[in-house]
Amino acid sequence: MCGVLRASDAGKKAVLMGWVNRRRDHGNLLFIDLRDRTGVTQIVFNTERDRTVHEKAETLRNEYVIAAVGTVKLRDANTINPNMPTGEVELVADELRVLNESKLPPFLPSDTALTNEETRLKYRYIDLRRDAMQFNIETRHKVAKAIRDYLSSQGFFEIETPFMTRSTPEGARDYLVPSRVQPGTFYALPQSPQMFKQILMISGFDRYFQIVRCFRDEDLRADRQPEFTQIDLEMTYPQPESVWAVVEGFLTAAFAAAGFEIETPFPRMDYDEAIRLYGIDKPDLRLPPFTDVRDCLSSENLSDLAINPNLPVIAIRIPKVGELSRKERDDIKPMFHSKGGARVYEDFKRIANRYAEAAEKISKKTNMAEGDLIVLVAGSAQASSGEKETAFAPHRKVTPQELAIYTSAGLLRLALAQKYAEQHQCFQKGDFRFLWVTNFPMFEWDEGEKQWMAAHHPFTSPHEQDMKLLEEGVESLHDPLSPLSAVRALAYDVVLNGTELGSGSIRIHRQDVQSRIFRALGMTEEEAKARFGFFLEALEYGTPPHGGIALGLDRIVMILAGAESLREVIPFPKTARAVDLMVDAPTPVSEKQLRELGIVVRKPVGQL
RNA sequence: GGGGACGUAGUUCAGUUGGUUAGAACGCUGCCCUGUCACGGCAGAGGCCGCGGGUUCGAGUCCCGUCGUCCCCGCCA
Repeated sequence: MCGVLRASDAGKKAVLMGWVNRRRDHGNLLFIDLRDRTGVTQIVFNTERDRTVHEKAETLRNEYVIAAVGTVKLRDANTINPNMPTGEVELVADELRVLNESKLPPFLPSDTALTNEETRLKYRYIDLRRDAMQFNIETRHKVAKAIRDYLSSQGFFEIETPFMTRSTPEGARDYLVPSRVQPGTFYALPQSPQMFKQILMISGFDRYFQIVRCFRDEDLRADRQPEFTQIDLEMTYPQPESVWAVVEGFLTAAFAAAGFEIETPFPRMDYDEAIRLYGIDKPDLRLPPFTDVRDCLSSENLSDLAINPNLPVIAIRIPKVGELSRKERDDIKPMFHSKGGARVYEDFKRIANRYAEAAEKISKKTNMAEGDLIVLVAGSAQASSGEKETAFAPHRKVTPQELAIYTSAGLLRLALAQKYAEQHQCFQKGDFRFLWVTNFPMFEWDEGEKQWMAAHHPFTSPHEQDMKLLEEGVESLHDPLSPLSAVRALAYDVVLNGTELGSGSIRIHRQDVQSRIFRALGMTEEEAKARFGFFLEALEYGTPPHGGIALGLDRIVMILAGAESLREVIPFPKTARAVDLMVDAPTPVSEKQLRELGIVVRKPVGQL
């Protein structure tokens, strides 16, 4: 193939097939760079050698598909190209066959400037010919294979579960598939094979995995596609630690397959600690954590700055940003999205001028060095009255008011980190900071619904020690002070450089506990039966303790490939409006198809 | 659902305060060239300035709407 010939092949006959990557015409001497998946080799056509073949070669254009037969020749010392692996040799052509011509493509795979994404996606087959895309897709293959091999070696079976399954309208929206045989009914594409894999544990398969497509009908992001691939696994009789060991094992194999060595075991951090130190449940450990500098400010300072003294005062430190201009400092403000009365103090210099003593303490406590950027985030004194926050959720370590401050600061920290990535140099390729985030809360307060909701999913087992709180809380679903707030889940996330790679838990294996959770979530027994009856029934037939996890394959490959978007590692992705620009999907369907399915499409309002 | 950025030649971009015939590079076409490798030289073709409306003597430029792509918030059990 085009990338394999070396000096040791000199003198051999060879046939190369591929695409014309570049043509350099010197009159009687013509060079063609021929490209395939493996690389590029230079082919030489010379009138001295064969006039007719050279003549034919002159008709070649970019992206023509050709076969060239010739002799591998060692290049003269002065014509060696050290920039390419095949640069010591070239193929001297004796024969040329044009296997196919090509229209002039809208862009060339060999172009140095990257074409806009719309055009790339429309002509994805051309885009995928580019080196970078070939590399990404190859990495994806290698990673998936390494994971399959590793899990197989650990006694896991890869077992398929249905794509056409039952809608369980909770959490993300389902993609629906209408049934023709049973008009008016719908299958749903799985958001995850969650219940199937648990039933496989009940079925005696002990260790299951699947590299499986999942579907969620929600708005897209750079790291979120409506269909995505998960490394899904489940095992019986696990401690969280045994699941983590499996994950660390296959990630080590996967990263090795991509040429990176990683350290295990990964560090672990409580959810509460993650919030307090990073303001987010998926901390990026490559940058310094927050410092609470409340005690560095005197009570006069606090009231002077209109800061709520009962809430943390967060110092965000971004290293090595250097002196900021007035304009750059002003630009920080719009990057701040305030939650729950949080305020930003972006001008640390001004604080230093006015409160020298406090600033001294702050820079000491944050380990501030020359050129580091310090931004403060604190609660606004006016915004909260103070009584509510002390009364709220006595069990919880982090109150909602504190959470608002931490979260606002966490978002700002990330925005600043991204903006000043050039300066702080903390985002270097190959720096992988993994983390297990553990002890998530079992329930989250939904302000809209005024009730507690499952934070992970309703099959997650609560902590053994928190069962009592759960029992006490069952009847106080709508009370923000419910003991439910303090129930911890046996759930864990694996995080890499601020990206959530995967999420898992030890599951509930007892039917009575499962029913109690459904009840705690406000589901009546009938509702639970109607939705999950088959599952509750299965739980009653000797269900072993079990647990597992699912990791996003796309995200892993994205990070390994150093890509900014999932679209770079998915061969045929969707745009932000969930459209496939190449095949132009989705589309309306014919009246006949709809009739067969018993479906009437209502025109959107204002479009008749 | 909300906020922001962008849309000019096949591609990447420039286009001044609203003022003559909208430019460059790469790519493309033709000719020349025997050691290039992002080859080089000469000549040439190529534009609904996303689309629709408005302001104006005059709009790529200002205003309104609309479509598309990207990013973020909400959402993602």
